[in-house]
Amino acid sequence: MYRTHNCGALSLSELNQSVLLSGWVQKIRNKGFIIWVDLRDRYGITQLVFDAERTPEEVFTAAQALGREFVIQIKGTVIERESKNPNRATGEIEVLVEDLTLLNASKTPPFTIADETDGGEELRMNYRYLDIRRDPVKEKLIFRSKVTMAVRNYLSEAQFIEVETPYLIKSTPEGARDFVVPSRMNEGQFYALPQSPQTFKQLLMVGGLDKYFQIVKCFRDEDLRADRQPEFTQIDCEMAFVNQEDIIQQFEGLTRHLLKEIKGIETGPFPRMSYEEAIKTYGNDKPDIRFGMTFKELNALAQGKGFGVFDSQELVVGIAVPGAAKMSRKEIDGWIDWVKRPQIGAKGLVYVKCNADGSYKSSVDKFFSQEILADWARFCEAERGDLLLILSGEATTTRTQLSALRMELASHLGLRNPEVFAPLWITDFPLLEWDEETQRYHAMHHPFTAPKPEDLVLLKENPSAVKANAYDLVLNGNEIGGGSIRIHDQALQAQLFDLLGFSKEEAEAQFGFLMNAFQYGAPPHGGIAFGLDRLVTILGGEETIRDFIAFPKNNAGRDVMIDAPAPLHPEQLEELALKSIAKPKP
RNA sequence: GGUCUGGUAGUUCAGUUGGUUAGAAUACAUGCCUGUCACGCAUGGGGUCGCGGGUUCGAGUCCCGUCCAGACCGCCA
Repeated sequence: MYRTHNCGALSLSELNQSVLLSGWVQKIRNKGFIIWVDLRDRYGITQLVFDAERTPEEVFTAAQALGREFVIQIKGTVIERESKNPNRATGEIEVLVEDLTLLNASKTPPFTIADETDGGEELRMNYRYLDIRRDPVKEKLIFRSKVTMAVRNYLSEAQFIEVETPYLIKSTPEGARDFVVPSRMNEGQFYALPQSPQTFKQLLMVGGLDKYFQIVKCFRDEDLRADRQPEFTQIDCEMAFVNQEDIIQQFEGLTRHLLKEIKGIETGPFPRMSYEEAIKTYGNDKPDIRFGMTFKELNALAQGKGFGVFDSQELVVGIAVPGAAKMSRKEIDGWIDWVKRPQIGAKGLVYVKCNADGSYKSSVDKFFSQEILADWARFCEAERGDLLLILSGEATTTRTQLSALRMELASHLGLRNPEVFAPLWITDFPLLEWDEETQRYHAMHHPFTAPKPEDLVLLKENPSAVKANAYDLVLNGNEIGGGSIRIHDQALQAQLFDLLGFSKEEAEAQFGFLMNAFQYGAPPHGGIAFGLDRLVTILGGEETIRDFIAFPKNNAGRDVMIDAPAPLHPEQLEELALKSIAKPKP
């Protein structure tokens, strides 16, 4: 037996009991006559005492040789402390050690195992197993476990069946780049890892399972971001005999359950907004509605007044930044530079200070009277003390730029409170998107998304105008879930593949199995998938999903700890019929 | 593919206009210390200034290239 208690368990109620404890040496305070050792495990820290007078001599000597992160087991007696530590759960007691077993020594760790560690990101990723010993990291993994458990409980209660779908599947041309796996038994052929279990969950509906979910790894071979990993986890769900409203209700229920269970927050019905409205009022399809600064289109009020920059542009759009009129010229210049950076790419930024005395000071005073500036302010719902910021240009680009500015300003002004949760549904997405580069339509969601029935007539003449039965769940400016009602009719699915530029043969080769299945009584169905890593990160009030992944990849998609990816041995390459790419390693 | 920021002791960082032997804190080692809990005190060891090239009498510092890390744009149905 290694332990009778864990390191967070003991208190005065165990006084004078003989106990066994095991754990890691967190800290040694050696006063010569007495040695204190903080013993740590997952549950807490307990102070051990080695006393020259009360501890057997050989045990005391052994204690002098301990070091940080040694793994030890001790036998001792719970005693009351002479001086107590109110900052620690076990701070009223300590354990007087009678016997010490060294279970494993440790090299001196390269960074301190403490909440506020001295280790940098890179170092901690190299030694992630040590990083996980730190409370903040450990707590985030426990938090994630709580969230997934709450998801399973809720969906299981709602009669969903968890089914595992295969990881070795077939590469498809649509969507993200696939990770591929060579097949040894089928020379020259490759599996692909799923970007999502999309077609399989639809086939489960054809199979009559009715309600399916899976907490499942998905893989996309694209560049990484703070909120994007090449392998990530989805809460993948599908239901049969449902319309869009049924799905929204079901999964709004799940989200409400999570907010209640995890954060103790009660929420009413989630607001809904059309894709078009989101684009026009927030400049993107995942608006953060915890704060205002909504877009106001100023074309009518600002054009034809002799300011050439505005007159020639498709869109003039502004936001009112609360309380920002007090910004100095230097600060405003800073924001102008910010939007002019290549990543944003704006040509300039017009500002109007709404002064406390009711006057206006702008960068375009030469062109616009106080009355016109007042009209703008009124239209933008700017109060005295607010700052109007206005961009102009091609509509889509300008909205994207202003959206980036709005988010950056909000972060800067502290308006993105991580303890406030503002979910909303975005609906009525366009079914298709015209891609200039490839000169063809792309599915905005995916090629299995059902058009709105009333728009079916438009599918031939004006595909861009067709709306989809698709919906996203947005939380605090992040898309945390997205889904759609699927096509369950073989002929309609064939029509969509045709629109997307698949030949009959390609469609058959890629998705013949699905089209076949649809001919055997496919029920109406639809579903949704949540990005679990992102969801957990937002619920946890953090920014980077890496914090909530036990062993994340770095910026370049590498696991720096195990040093993957790595070259294969020539023999392996040969076995996989990949010999031609085998190169000697320098 | 691109933009930006960074790389100096085990670690986190400082290092002025290019100028003597590259510093601090912490960690580590040794010694001291009769109640510590960020223990304290003393002493000590520890550096390919990411790498390569260039400019210069002289480079941690300036220039070019390159590698690594991070954030972002493109990309992510």
